[in-house]
Amino acid sequence: MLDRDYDPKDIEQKWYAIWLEKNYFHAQEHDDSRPPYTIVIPPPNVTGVLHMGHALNNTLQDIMIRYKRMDGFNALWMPGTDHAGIATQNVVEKALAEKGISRHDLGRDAFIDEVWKWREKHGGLIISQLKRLGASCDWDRIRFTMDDGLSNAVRKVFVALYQDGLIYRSDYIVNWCPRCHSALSDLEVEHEEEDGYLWHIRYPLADGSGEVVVATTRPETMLGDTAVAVNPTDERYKAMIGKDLILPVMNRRIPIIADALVDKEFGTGAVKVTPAHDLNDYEMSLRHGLEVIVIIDESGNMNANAGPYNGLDRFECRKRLETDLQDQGFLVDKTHYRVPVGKCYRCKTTIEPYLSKQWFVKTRSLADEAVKAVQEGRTRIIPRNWEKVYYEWMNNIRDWCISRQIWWGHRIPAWYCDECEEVIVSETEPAGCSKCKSRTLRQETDVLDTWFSSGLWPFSTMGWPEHTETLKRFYPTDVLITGFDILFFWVARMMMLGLRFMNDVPFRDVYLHALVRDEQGQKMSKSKGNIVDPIVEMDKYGADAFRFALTAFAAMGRDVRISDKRIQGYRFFINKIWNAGKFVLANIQGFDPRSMALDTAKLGLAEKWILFELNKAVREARKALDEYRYNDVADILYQFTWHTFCDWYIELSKSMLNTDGAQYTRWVLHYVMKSILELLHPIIPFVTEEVWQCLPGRESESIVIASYPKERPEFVFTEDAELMSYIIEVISGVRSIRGETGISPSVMLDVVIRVPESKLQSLIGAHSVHIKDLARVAQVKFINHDGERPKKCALAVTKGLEVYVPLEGVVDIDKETERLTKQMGKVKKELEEKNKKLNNPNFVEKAKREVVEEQLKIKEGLEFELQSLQKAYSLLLG
RNA sequence: AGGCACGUAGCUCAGGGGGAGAGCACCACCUUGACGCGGUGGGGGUCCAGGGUUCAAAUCCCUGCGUGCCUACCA
Repeated sequence: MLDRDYDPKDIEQKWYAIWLEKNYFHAQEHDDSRPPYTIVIPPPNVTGVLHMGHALNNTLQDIMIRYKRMDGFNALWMPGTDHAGIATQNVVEKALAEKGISRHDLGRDAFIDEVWKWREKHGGLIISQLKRLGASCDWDRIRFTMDDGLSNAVRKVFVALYQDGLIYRSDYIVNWCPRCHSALSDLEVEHEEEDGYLWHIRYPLADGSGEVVVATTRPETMLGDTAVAVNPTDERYKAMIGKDLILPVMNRRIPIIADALVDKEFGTGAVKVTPAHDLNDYEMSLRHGLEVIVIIDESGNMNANAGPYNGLDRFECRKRLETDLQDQGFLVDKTHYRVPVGKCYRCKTTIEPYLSKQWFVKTRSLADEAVKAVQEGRTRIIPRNWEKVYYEWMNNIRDWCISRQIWWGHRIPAWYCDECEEVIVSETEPAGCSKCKSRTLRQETDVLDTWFSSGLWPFSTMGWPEHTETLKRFYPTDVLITGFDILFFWVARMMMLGLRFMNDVPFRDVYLHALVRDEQGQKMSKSKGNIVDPIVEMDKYGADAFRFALTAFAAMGRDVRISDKRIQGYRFFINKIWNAGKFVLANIQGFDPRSMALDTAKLGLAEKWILFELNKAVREARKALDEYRYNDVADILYQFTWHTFCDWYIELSKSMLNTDGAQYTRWVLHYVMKSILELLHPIIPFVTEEVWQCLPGRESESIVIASYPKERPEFVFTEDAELMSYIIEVISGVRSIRGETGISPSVMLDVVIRVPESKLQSLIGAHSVHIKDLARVAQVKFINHDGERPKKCALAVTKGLEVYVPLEGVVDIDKETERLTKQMGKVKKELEEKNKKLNNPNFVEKAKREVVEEQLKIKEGLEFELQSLQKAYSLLLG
């Protein structure tokens, strides 16, 4: 029996433990009887703490997995975590720093040991939080990107790409974080605009014949200038091309070169060229054979090449240099300017473009395949508008810098020979140099970008490169559900690597959901202090209410604004389900649905109607689920459960339970309640299980493995549903009169219904018990079309019926006159609009016939309503 | 600089070429035996502005304003 109130906490814990114990989430490799359905989790960082984004993402995945599991699929949800190179290293470094230890004190191996220890202790947090949410992952298969198996896959892929010539090592200007001491990929740089300056600096010609003024936002880089570039067509500078300038302060001779990249319109039209610290300049230096002078070191300090500024921080150097330039008369101007600045996505330090040797993946050919796969529809991106974004990025893709100068991660499987400088790339440590046989080899110290290993996730987690049963059965996955913010980071890379190594797309569908923001639509961040903590919400309202809220918010392609108030609103919904369950259970005591053969002919009208409505809800909910319209699923089921089942059917059933047909009412109460629980289970797994377990006639031991409701052709009671809608309208009409004229609910009323045809009259008459019951009516009388309308009555008009409520002795008739006047005004206005439309020959001629007919019908309805209201009005006064 | 969304009831948002919707909030009434975390009834909107297409536009197109996000090597 169910308790008085629903208390989520214990029930959630209880059921999750049972589900695990019963192994319901486990997918079978060796099951040919059911089709597979696969999702791989976007692996959260091991350092992660569950945030709203995770909560949304995993709720949506859990909905799909639970739905498909119930619907007869061999459902696999592959879980795991990501080692998250820089993020994790930062966290562990910070923890060590509190003890006054730096990673350099420990050395590489000891530090990595520390990270593993950290993971051992704290890495399980996010997993336990996912369990709290109710995630039905196959936990036996949990993977970590640094596991032996996955690390092996990483090395295999690296070597294969290297042998294909798709991985190369090269000098390049990379995004360098002077704080993390590592290169970053283009995607790991966040671009912001800051208030800065544009400096104009005078560079005199070496022959004393004049000068060139250059404009720059980073004056300190001039110390490494090796040229000044102008546009070849620029008349102002044409004569100077090829001449030398004297670089101020450094007193070095640098040439004036011509390059089409220079924009004549910007600044002075002359650009200083610093090949070691700017990507464009570096590329220019390659075109023109310029010298490359590095002046900033990897910590962001000036080095010996910066002459007098050696050892200064880059920003300090800027200040000193400005003073010096001014003193020496080289500074022409300094104006305010909005400067685009790149920041490290982890620590927000300003990025330094930095010349260094890095490893790259040649992406062009891989990207082409990834584009083709989507164009051919082998993978669908949902919502569709992201396809364009995907193509755009893939078509403009640049090579992917995959080396990181940190310690935590997959160490690049390359060795350098000290003797002959040969580079050996191999899955296992080579015994000696393949060229000179030397034994003195040094392994590359760099590790791989985290996304390199997560790019393999859909197949590495299934045991690749082994040809496992899991891979055979579950790859490619059915859908990837993830936030659009990692479309490039992750989805794009999985596409490229999946196609290259599995010869097939990694997923059939990619569903990209929006970001979760706060109530004002702001991105949540610690600094803003607007973080909403999922755990706190679940403590307050329970996991189910929280999940339902997220689902209801997840409209396709729109940001999710979380609101505590609405989570609370759905908490009330959970309670409503609980109470509906209580009602049903109390009224079907001792009833066993299996002991009764259902004869649909014997069902009552209300029973047929609710089964008809249930069919509709099932159909619509399934369709919405199949199309990833989560908010629609939530809405459809909310509406059906609360406003159709609870508000109407349960109320209707109350009187039926005392009649001869009570067995049928019990059967229907049980059946619909059970269906509702099953329909809702993917969204709100806990309450639904708790209530479901109390119902008799379960055909499985848990709702987790019960079958998802299907539409039933024998429940298509179209005519009965139509008749029921008349009755519902009558009840609503009477209630409305009551409410608006202020008739107390305790006063029993009589009603007179004027019906256009006698057949309908007898049909409604046969079920007038519902009207009596729900509208609190003592007597229902009928009059036909010719009959005289009763006097001094309130009137409700609906669906061609006139519902009269005699008012004499019940209420002041002024209120009803007022109400009728208002109602007539409304109807008149609508009718005018309808007439205008229907009197327009263009409309009648050009609009579709169904539309015209429909409009005509509405018009007739309105006319009827108006007439009835007018008559009632006069009868009221007379 | 380009691109993509979005501007609908007080709030949060659905909808999307033919009678303006939901939840919350608001007002009135209700100790009806599942539920006051409830029930019934009700008020409330030039669907951002302007133009165009159409018989018909909140919905499609263009322009503007506003907001948010993404991408980018303009020093």
